[in-house]
Amino acid sequence: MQTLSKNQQIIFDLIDKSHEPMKAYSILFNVQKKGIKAPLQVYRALDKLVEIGKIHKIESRNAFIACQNSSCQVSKATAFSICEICEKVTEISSASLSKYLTNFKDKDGMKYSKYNLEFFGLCKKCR
Amino acid sequence: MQTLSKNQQIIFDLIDKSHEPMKAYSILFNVQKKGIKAPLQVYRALDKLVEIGKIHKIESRNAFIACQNSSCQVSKATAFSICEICEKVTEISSASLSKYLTNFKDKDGMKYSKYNLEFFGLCKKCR
DNA sequence: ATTTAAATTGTTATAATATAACAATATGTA
DNA sequence: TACATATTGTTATATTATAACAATTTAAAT
Repeated sequence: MQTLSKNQQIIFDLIDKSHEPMKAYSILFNVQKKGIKAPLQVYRALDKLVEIGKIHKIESRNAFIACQNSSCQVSKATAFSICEICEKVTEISSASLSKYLTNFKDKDGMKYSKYNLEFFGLCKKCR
Repeated sequence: MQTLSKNQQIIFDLIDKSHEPMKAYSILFNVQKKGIKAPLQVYRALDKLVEIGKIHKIESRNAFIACQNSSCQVSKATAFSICEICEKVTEISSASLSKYLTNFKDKDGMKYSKYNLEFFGLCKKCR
């Protein structure tokens, strides 16, 4: 359990409070009153937070959400569901899914050290 | 089997010949001699080619590769392996993987209409 | 063949996302 | 304390992607 630096903590708190993925420049806008003025300050904190698994990047959306899985120390096996209408994103924590993917070997018998999976569909509300 | 428009064909041919993912502005640079001068012309063709499944976007790399799976009409179930050193990308076509993911239901019993999976690791050469 | 709708193209401008390069300061550890 | 490492601050710039508008081509229906 790593202690976060000042900027990392500010940015993590913001993302963690949000219940939707946040984009970098929206984060920047929101933390300017706390003294974080430049994109690079945001991106550096984001990079670190992703690296230590406190947040995840939703690649198809260029946005970031807090890890919803308390046991997730490092982002090396991530899965999300994304609603194509309301853009709600949920982290999927399914033991069988992660087991299947972690053990997946391709034709050549290659195993992978990391994966990211994004499912798309309509959420309950939007169906 | 849809016929491609002029710009779509030019851009598809380029991507298809390339044996690595291509980025939009690199595509633009390469097709300027064929009269495609503006980013938007490239992005429009890319959008269409993705939509009809002739190419796929590698989300974590903001790059595009030709579909390597002849039966892939529409990009609704895609999986790739990505080498973190040489950046080689291979489309995975595993019947068991696609069956598993296509049938995957989350806790709430929700099924998804689409997914994209990216595996990361080291390819044969780089190991 | 002519009309009409839909798709595609061309063009300029600009928005959104992300990193380079450099200097200073803070933090952890031997 | 000294040293290495991580973090911060700052300006500038690179990269990725879309908005808005007008013209042209293509497909399909009459």
